[in-house]
Amino acid sequence: MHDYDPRGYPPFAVTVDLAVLTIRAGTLTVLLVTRGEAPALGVRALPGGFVRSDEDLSAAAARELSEETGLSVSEVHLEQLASYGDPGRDPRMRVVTVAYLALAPGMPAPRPGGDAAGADWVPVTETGPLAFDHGQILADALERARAKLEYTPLAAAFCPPEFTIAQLRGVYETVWGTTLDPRNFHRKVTGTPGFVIPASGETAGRHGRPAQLYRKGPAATLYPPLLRP
Amino acid sequence: MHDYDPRGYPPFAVTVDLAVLTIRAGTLTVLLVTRGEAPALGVRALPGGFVRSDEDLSAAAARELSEETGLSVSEVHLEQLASYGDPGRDPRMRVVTVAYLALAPGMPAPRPGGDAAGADWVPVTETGPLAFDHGQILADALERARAKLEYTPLAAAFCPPEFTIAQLRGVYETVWGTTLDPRNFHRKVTGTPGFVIPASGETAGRHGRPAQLYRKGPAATLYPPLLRP
DNA sequence: ACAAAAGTGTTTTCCATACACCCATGT
DNA sequence: ACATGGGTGTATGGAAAACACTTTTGT
Repeated sequence: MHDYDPRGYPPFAVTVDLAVLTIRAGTLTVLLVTRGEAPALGVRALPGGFVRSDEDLSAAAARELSEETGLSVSEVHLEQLASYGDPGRDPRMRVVTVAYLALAPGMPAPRPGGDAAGADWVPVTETGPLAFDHGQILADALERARAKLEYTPLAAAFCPPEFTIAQLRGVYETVWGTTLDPRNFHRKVTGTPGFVIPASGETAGRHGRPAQLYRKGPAATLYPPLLRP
Repeated sequence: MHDYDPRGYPPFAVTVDLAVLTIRAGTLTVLLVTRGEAPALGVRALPGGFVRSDEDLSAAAARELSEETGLSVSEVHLEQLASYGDPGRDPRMRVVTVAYLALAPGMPAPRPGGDAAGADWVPVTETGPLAFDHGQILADALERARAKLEYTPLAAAFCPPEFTIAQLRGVYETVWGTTLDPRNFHRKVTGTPGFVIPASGETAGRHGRPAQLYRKGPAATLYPPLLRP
């Protein structure tokens, strides 16, 4: 039947789960919490929680993100990833979760902040088994992030508002686990109209020649795409 | 809070909605039902229905697809699109819907089949306003389908098991609303390993020279992609 | 014979790759 | 002076766009 019947529908719990990725010390890391109760007590899981009865899915994701990291959506790229609703994914009840992917700039504070005790940044290669189906959600999130770097300016979401081309290149190299030719990357990125725009500002040399600072440009896609080698 | 509390969570109804696309007489069409009850009585909507308490989301989508069209998942490409959960999207209650995109080959039978009365194939340019947020869902489905033609062998999902290169090109031209160079398209498609494989079979000429028949190949992606002109 | 559609060959142009080279700063 | 990293110029190869041309059928 295609019509909604207001009576007698099966009740579900709906949650949002967040795969929050950031780069810390040249490593791609994900925000994980350690569960304080059964099931999977002591096992790590993605942060998340129930959708409230009066809020949109994206609002719930933004609220959870703020609670867990103290970051607002203006500072973080947040997009819906996919939904997961296997009947057995939570042994206690029927839960459908809407997973979101969040990309945050590397933060100077070493702690994830927020009110969630036991939250921590973990390299994506060292998470170990996760609770529920969160391992699958994280795998999907990583693949989404890696794929979108190819044809969108998403890498800038991992950088502070002003960044150098080398920093941006470092994002690609960290997320993809490859190396890229600095010269060609520079030309590709600066040569695509609207991808990055030069910041009025200066440079920030540490060892070699100072580098020009850039901001994220208005372009929504990168065409032709930048390929994973 | 990130932990699930088995007690006191807000109850939701969870539905699946289907954007079933096919090509009929050179026109991209979508399967729509006419609502037989309030709200939006008499307004067209995407087919869909409640997820049962013991089935996975993808199973619910496959079941609804079968009920509405008589097609099985082995004949149709079915993938999750996105979830929509605005608190006001259904005026009666809180409903979160998981939308699926289905691509079906053009079917000889002019009726959509199945047990849903009032279901019909409608050109995507002539749907008029749809119930709830189904207009947005359809727009997202179209964009997804158009984008995935570029870098996946998805166009074959609109074709019967054996097809000619010209038929496949017609899919691209219909979905994108453009024209493509037949010669270059032919070389691109046949020159990409695993994209299409020649069918043992013959040809099926109607007016001009008979064409070679092909089947969908094992390749999952098309690289480099085929670009929308 | 002619039209119509399938399929091939050729040229041009663009872009990614690779890498030589110059620039600007810290030590 | 020299090391280190930022940025530019240039040659090469491969693929896409454009289009002339041959092949094979129906009328």
